[in-house]
Amino acid sequence: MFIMKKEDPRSLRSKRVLKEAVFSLLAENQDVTQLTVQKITNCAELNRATFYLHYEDINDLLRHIVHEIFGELSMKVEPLLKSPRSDEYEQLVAFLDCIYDYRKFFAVLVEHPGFKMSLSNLLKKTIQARRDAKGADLPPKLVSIDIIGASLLGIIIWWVKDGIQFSSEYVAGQIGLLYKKE
Amino acid sequence: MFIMKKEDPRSLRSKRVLKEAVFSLLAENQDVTQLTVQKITNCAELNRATFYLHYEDINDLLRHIVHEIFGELSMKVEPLLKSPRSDEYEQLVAFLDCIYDYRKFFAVLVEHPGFKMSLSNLLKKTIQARRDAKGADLPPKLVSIDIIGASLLGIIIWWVKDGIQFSSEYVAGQIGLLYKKE
DNA sequence: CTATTTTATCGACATTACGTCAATAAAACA
DNA sequence: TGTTTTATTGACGTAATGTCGATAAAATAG
Repeated sequence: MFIMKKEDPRSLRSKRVLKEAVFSLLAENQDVTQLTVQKITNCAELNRATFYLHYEDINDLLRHIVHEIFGELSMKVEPLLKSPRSDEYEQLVAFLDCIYDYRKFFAVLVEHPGFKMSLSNLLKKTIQARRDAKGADLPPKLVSIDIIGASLLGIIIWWVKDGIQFSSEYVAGQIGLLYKKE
Repeated sequence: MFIMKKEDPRSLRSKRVLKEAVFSLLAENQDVTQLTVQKITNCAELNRATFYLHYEDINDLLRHIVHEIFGELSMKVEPLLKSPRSDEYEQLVAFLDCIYDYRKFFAVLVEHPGFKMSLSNLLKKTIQARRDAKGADLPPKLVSIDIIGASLLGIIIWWVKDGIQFSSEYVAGQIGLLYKKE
């Protein structure tokens, strides 16, 4: 059994309102670099000193937010890979749909150190899982996971930042056109 | 005729040493965000107030640096496209070699707003020029320049940041494996 | 060479954000 | 109910910012 030391509800609430404040400010400002502890605690209606009871600095808070978002995202992505229908295009569209749900946060959080790594890791994990599922049905000359991951990362960052008017289907179609079949 | 108002040599020197100071500091710190006006002017052996005679703020200075680097880079890339030998692999290797020359600055400047746009523009211009050169010899279904540009941008950023141990030839080879032929 | 203009230097100022602290108040828990 | 934990408040020193005026030094024009 795991013993969960239940956290003080005030502590949980403070952390929650601080995160909500960041989301709220990012929705207004559209710029991570303009965040200050003062703005965040004002928006959260907490004292500035309270911030430091829960987070080291703004980057620490952003790290936690990014970590939670990718936790959710991973949970959504995982069942896609185990899905019986293995149509690559449909899998890709479903994957992109998950990202689309977070596009607003992604477009601003992408500037935060650690975000790209998290997304890159998720992408590489996903690609590897797909390769594992295909087993021996793979061509001999494989492109490095790093390269495919970096390429997809670039396309997704472009999508959420500058091309959000395009649908998941369009992007998936373009990726299909661009890459050789594995 | 263009009349070039010749700038005061002291002004030119100040701007030069400020830029050199940035390069010097980036080579040590490896982090754009840690730069301060004080550090830059200390390193340049200028007064802090002098900085503000030439640049609005640190981002303004970085913008000028990025602009100059991409000016040089464009000059190097252009003749590659007009080269008689049109082997795609060799063209790509030559292009990547140009980038490799700047890898240290790229790895840190990549975090600066405006850098990615400059690199993306160069990539897209280059891809378009290659398509123009091929003329009617292109397949009907073309991938959007934005998508290819974003993909290449992702790969190059990964390369200069995390994969600089790989050669231009390796990366060009991987890109050849990854993409369908145009 | 001299006079004028331009630039750099120096010290100072107000402002903002940071990170920390101690004393007190309020909430949660046992 | 009493103890522990957390939040509030106000304050402190630090660092970096952007600006200013007076002075010194360099460059340019006559």
